[in-house]
Amino acid sequence: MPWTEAHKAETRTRILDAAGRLFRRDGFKGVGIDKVMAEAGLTRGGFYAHFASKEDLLRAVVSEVVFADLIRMHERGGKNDPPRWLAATIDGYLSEAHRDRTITGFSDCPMAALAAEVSRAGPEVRSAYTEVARDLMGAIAGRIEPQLAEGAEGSGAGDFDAWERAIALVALLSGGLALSRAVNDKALSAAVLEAARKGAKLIART
Amino acid sequence: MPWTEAHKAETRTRILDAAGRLFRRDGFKGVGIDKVMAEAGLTRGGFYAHFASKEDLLRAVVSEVVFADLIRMHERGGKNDPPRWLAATIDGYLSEAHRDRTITGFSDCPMAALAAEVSRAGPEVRSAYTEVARDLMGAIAGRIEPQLAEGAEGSGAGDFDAWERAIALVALLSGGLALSRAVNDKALSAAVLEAARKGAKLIART
DNA sequence: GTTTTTATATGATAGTTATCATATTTCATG
DNA sequence: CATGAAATATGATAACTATCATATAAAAAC
Repeated sequence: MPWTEAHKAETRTRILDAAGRLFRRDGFKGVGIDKVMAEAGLTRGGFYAHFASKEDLLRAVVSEVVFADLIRMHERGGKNDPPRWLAATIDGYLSEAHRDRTITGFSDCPMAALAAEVSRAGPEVRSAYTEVARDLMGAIAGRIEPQLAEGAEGSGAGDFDAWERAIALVALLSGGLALSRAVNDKALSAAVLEAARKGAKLIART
Repeated sequence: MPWTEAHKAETRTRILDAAGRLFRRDGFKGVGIDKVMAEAGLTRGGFYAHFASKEDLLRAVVSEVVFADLIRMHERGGKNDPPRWLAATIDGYLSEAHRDRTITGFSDCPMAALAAEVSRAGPEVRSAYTEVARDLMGAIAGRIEPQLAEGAEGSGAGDFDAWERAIALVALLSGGLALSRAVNDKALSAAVLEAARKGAKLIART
């Protein structure tokens, strides 16, 4: 058993991180394996010792890199103060820093950057994405629940429970971020972020 | 002046339509010019007589195909009954038929399918996208305005005017559609559409 | 019917891609 | 220190890409 197992795992992680960065910035089809490996400080030779194919790499990125981000987000801040956590998450996610990827500690979310490409990928990738999406929705739903119990008025829009609100929030956050990135006008882009924040807070009842 | 000008215009439109279909389904980087021309019933030879480059084709698709869709959507139904129009648009956009692209008369929206790739494109493409997005937002804002004037209560989320609501709606609609397509679980995908519809109606005050 | 203009087709080029075969390096184990 | 298994590097291949040069064909104008 030459090479320590820890070394291989560390290399794998380095490839994964590099791929995560590049896939989000340039798209899955916009980056080649050579570039991913170069970004990881390696050459293409070793790639297939870690992943079965390029698509398998995407699956792993969605599954592991994104999952790690979610954990971080989940643990950051107020388990005891859900409304604060919700507002901070909304404001952080829909911030100009996140849009411009100049953010630290709050890694760029692939929910927005990779959704379209995931929808064209094979079942393994889509299943990985589905699982991550479900976890994210669950984390948010758990913070909305107490919020919802408080103001017990009928909203008029039919019943709209915590889980549904969480799902709508994920859609609005990712859609707002993607839209703010696609638009070419600084003022409109800022308006998109602001409007999405307001909409998100309305849905989250914050 | 050989060949009638109408013929060239008609060919251009055929290429544009083919590209619109393929770009939305397989992504900009997922389709080659040969395939686009074949879909239009031509070969690659004539392409550069119509467009300066592949990216120029994307710009035209965003600008013209999408714009035509918006016009159709704008004209469909109640200028005199905004709430009905809003609800119908939300329900149609976030329907399973639209998600599965089995829809007729309500062409598949590139807002969702191409946002990420547009954000990586050059300024011409992004400007075209920005213009279309602004038109779409304006069309929606115009239908929210009267809706808003009616129920004049303070919402608690600060002022949230018609334009801001329209922007948030576009973000939620496109994000919800993209998310429902990426997810691999039939039940969750349906739940995404349903939750996004509820959220959209909350924002639209319908 | 000839000419001329231009849309389209065919063929070619240079670059890139994912993937694999083979060579080389690394380092735990004996 | 030698060995051997496994991680990484180098080199190659076949397919694909956008783009262009040249050839063909169509059809309007005279």
